[in-house]
Amino acid sequence: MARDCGFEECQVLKTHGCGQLRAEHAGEQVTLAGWVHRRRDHGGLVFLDLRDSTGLVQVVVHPDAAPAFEAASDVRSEYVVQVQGQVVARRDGTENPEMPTGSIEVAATSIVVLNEADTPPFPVNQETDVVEATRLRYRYLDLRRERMQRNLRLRHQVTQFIRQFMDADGFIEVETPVLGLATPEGARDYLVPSRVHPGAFYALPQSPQQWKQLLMVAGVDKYYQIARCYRDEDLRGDRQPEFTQLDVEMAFVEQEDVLDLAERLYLGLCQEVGGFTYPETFPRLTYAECMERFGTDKPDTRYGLEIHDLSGYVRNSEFQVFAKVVQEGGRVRGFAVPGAADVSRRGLDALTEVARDAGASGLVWVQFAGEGPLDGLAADDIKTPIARFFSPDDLAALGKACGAKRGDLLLIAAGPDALTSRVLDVLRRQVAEERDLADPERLDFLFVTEFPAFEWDEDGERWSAVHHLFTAPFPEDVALLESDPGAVRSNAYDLVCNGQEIASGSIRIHSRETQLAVLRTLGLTLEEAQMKFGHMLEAFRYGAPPHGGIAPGLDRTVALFAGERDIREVIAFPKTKSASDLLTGAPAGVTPEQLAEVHILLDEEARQALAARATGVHGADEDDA
RNA sequence: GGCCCCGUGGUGUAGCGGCCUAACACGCCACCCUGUCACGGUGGAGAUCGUCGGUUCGAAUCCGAUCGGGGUCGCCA
Repeated sequence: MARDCGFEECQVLKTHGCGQLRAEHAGEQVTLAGWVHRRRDHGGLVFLDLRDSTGLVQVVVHPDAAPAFEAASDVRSEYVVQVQGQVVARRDGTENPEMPTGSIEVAATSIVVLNEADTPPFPVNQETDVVEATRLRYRYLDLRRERMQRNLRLRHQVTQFIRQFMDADGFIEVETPVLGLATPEGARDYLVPSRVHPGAFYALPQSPQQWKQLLMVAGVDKYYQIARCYRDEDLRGDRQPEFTQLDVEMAFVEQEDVLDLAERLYLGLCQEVGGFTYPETFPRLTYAECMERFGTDKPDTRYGLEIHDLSGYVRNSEFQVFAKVVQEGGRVRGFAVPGAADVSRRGLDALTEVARDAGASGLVWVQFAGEGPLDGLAADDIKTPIARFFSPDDLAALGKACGAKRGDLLLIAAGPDALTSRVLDVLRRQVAEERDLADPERLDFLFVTEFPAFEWDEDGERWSAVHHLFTAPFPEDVALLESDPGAVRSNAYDLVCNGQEIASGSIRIHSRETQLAVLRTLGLTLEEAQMKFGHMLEAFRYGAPPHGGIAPGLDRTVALFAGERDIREVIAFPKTKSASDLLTGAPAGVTPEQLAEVHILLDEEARQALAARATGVHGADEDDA
C-alpha cells in the first residue's frame, strides 16, 4: 500500500517523538510516526493530533500541500501514520497552553498511512468509563490510553529504582524455578502435570520462599528477585492469580536489619516517585498494640479515630449489656469521631447496620452537643440511647477516655476482644470513607511486629502458621510450642501503608530442631515432615546461617504510588475475578493428544463444562477477509 | 463455596408489564466549514434489550436456569 512517498524510501520512520517537540524546534524538518489521536477537519484545513509514546503534537495540513491534504481527509482515529513536515511556531492566539507541545505545530508536507484501523470499541483518546470486561478483551487498546501508559511507565520506574537500590546495597538477583514441588501448607497450588513422570505434578511457586532460604545456605547472603508468584485462590481487586513480589532474603541479620532495609527502600521510592507526603521514619507497632489501637493488623493511620478501652468505666454500670460483657471476660471499646455530633439518626442507624454486618449485636452511640471540652455537661447536651443508664458525668468520662470533645460522636462496641476489634475496624474504615478523612496525598507507612506464630484453624481442627512455617518463633517462646502454641510470638513483620499490607517477612528458622518442632506443632508427623520438607531439614544440617527476609508486593506498591485502587490497573495483562484472560481466552481446553501425553483423563463434570464453554464463549475474533 | 450488584445500538447510560415500531450522550457515516485543539453546522445509519426456558392476551421490563463481569464473606501460610 505504498502511497505518495513510500515510506520504505525513508531512512528512518521517525526523527522525533511527538511529545518532544518544543518552540526551539521551530523551523526544523521532522518526520513523525504514531497514532491519529483526533482529527479536526475544517474543510479547507485539517488538524491531526498525532500520538506516540512521548505524547501528543498537533499536525496542521494545508490544502496547498495537496497529497498530504488528501491523505489527511481519509485518515481516521487510531490510524497509524507517518508525517513529514516542518515544525512551526503557532500563530498568535492559537497556542494551546494545556499541551506541552502547544506552542508549535507540524505543518505537514506528506502523510503516509502505515496502517488503517477499525473504529476502536471504546475511545482511546479520552478517559471514559468502560466496563472491565471490554477493557480486558481489548487490553492492547486499553493500554494505549494515557492513564495506562502512565501506570506502565510508573511500574517500570519503580522496578528500575528497586534494581538500582538493591544492587547498590550489595544484593544480587537470582532467578529461581517456576516448576517446583507442591507444599501442603498455605494457598492452593497451581499444578503442572509431568509428561515424563506419569501422575506426577509440579507446582508453580506461591513464592520463592524455600529457594531463597536454600540460597542462604548456599552462601548467597544478600539475595533479591522480582519474582512472579502463583496462588490458586479466589480473587479480589488486590489479588491476582499471578502476581509479582520483590523477594528479598539476607543472611546474618536480625529483624532490625530487614526493617531498616525495607524502610530505606520505600523512603527511596517515595523520593523517586514524588508527589506524596510520607513519614521520615516508619513507626513500629507490635501486633498487640495495633489491634488495641486500631482493631486490625493493617491500620490506615492517615486519620485518627483511635480505639480506647472503656471496660473499666462500665464494669459496674446498670447497663447490663456492657456490664455483663465485661464480667464475662469481654470488653467494651470505642472511638470518637470528631465533629460528628450532628450525624442524623438515619446515619447512626446505617452505622449500626455496618456494625451488625461485622458481627456485633449492636452499636452504642453518644453525641455531645456544643463546642469545647466535655465539662459540665447537662443531660440536654447528650444524645444517646443509653442515657437512662448513665449520668452525664459518666458519659463525659467515656468521651474523655476516647479523647472526645463537645461536637463529637462516640461509637462503642461490646463483646469478646476479637469481635470488638473487628467491628471497630470496620466502623473506622466506614466512617473515614464517609467523612473523607483519608488524605490521598499521604502514604502512611508503618511496621507491625511480634505477630502470633499460630492460629487455630477451626475447620481443620489444628494449628496453622500465621505467616508461614519457616518463621522463627521468639526464642523465649519456643518452650511453648508444645504446651500453648497460641501464645507463641513469631519474629514476623509486615509493612503496612494506608490500610494495606504492602510487605510481609520474617526471621526464619535455621535450626533443624526448631523447624521440626514447628512442623510438629502444625500437626505433621515426622514422616510427613520428611516427605514434604526433607530437603529443607537436610539443608539445615549443613551449616545454615541465621537469615531472614521480606517480600513486598510489587503490584500493590505500584498501585499505591499510582493512586490506583485495583492492582489490575498496574498490570499489563491481568486476569478476571474468575482467573480467565479475556484477551486470549485462557484457560481453555486442549486436544485429547495433549491430555494423553500428560496422562490426564477428564471427568464428566470437566467434559460438560468444556462443552458448555465451546458453545458460549468466544476467543479472539475472526479475521476480516 | 455463600451473599449482593450488573449485562439494552460501537461506548456509557435511560426505560423496569402494553404509550418501546426502545430514548439520551459520545462515537460512527455523508455533506458543509481555512485555525481548531472535547472544533462547529446539517442530515443519516446503527440495538429486539447476554443466552435458554417459563409466566402472561402481551416481556427489555416478572420468574427460573445458565453464561460473563464486578463487589463482599470464606479463602489468600
